[in-house]
Amino acid sequence: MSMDAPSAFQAKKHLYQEIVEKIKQMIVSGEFAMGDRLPAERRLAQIFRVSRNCIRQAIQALAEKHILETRRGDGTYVCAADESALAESFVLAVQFQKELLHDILEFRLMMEPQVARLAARNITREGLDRLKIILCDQQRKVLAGIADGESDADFHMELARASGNRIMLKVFQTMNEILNESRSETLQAPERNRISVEGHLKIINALENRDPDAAETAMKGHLAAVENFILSADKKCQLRVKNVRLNKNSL
Amino acid sequence: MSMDAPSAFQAKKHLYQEIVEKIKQMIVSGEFAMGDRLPAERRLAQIFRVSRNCIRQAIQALAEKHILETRRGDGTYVCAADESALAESFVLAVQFQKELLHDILEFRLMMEPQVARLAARNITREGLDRLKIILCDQQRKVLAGIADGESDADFHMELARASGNRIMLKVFQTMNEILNESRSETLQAPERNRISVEGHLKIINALENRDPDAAETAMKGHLAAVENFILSADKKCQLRVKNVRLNKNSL
DNA sequence: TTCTGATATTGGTTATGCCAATTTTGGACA
DNA sequence: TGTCCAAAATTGGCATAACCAATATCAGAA
Repeated sequence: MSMDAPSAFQAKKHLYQEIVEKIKQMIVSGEFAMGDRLPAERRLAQIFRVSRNCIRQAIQALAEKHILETRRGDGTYVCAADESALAESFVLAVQFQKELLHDILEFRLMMEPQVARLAARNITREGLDRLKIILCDQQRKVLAGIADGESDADFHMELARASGNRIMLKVFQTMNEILNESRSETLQAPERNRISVEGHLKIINALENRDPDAAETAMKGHLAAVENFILSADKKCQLRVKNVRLNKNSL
Repeated sequence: MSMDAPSAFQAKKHLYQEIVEKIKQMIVSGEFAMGDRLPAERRLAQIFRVSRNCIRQAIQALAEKHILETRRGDGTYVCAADESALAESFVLAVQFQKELLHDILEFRLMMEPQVARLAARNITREGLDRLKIILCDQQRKVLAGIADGESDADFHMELARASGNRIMLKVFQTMNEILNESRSETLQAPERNRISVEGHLKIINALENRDPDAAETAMKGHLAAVENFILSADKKCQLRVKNVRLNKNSL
């Protein structure tokens, strides 16, 4: 029942973030449905045994993500008509993660080859150097048997920066935030890093030659390899989590 | 310039949002440089003549956007090494808006044709109906001479929803948030709405026939028309600073 | 010089009070 | 009986003050 255990990630630095999680939980569990009015702040403070200030911090955070909406003199409501924002919180549900994984792979397959093209045109000497540094770092982790997706995320983020398109950077940033919440283990196998290094190397070569076509092709190949690995790895561990079935609410 | 006058937008409902704007302003003006430590919360409260609570709300909001970073027992710092987040605040600077406009057009040209393809495959009856409603609404505004980009944004947002890819929805949402801050007048000419309606109509037809190729083509044409209009309108307004993009990759 | 520990500073949290917007209530009035 | 309006209750927004915990700073000891 204790839904903590951040599993090797940030250890809930702020108290209000715990409240954020609890409220999210109550939304996905159906306790608070879309359009519902939450208990008053003073009441929530009693319920969660924290100060009203803390509750307000949590509400503000959720309000800026368009998950909650406050109406002065009235109350706090769960935002309706915005499933996109809620998807972020639904990420807690297991079956949602798998669908989300599909969406992410699909999205990246649409985006990144073109990002690679752009980067081949616009990347600077310094940008290329930063990519190489990241790649070396990843290579080192492979040899050490460390399994985190951080280097991989860094690489693609840096590539977005190299594209010279600010929107692209922002997009990859939000995608990473979603990923950080769902963080499937299948993304963190050591094998994954090895595959990544190969793909990243080809991409860097293409960028160094300033060859958009080669960059696009290399990225497509890389993504295909990653998808292939993830899907196969997913099948292997599918049995392990099969019995875990959260309550699929209506909505 | 008076930075208030929300002119048909949200009227600064919260005090802390004003503080957010002021702090942003002080960052873009260089008063607080990247990596700098801000004055202590108690000090800021004195400076801005508001409560410390209010300052903390503003800081929290900026921290969640990765613009500020708080270190307990130390201070609050302007995030370095994340120009993407800062781009959102730099949006205040005029020349930045233009470059951002280029980025947005480029980004949409990369994304939306493929979104249209996806939507042609996945759109539901209800989704199609919602698109039609939005289009009618836009048509009505054209006839009434109302000039807001809202219907246009709604259409593309709904299309992202129709694609069935959650990431896409989230992405368009964040893009809209950036747009809402920069909101160039060139985006709100009545003419713009008229052009949009034509393009949207073709897209809907393609979706109704479930023809991915036609949808992609229609979207490309639509975006080209919009870009054309915006760029020409921009030239008319003032001489365009052509391709003098800042060195965005300097970091 | 280097280490250590007391002290000051800073963000984090709690508690309380009041204000302003909104809803609800209940009585006055037709 | 039904309608309207003003007082009361409820709710979120903001201010203030006090204390906690983490960090930095610096004086004094080794």
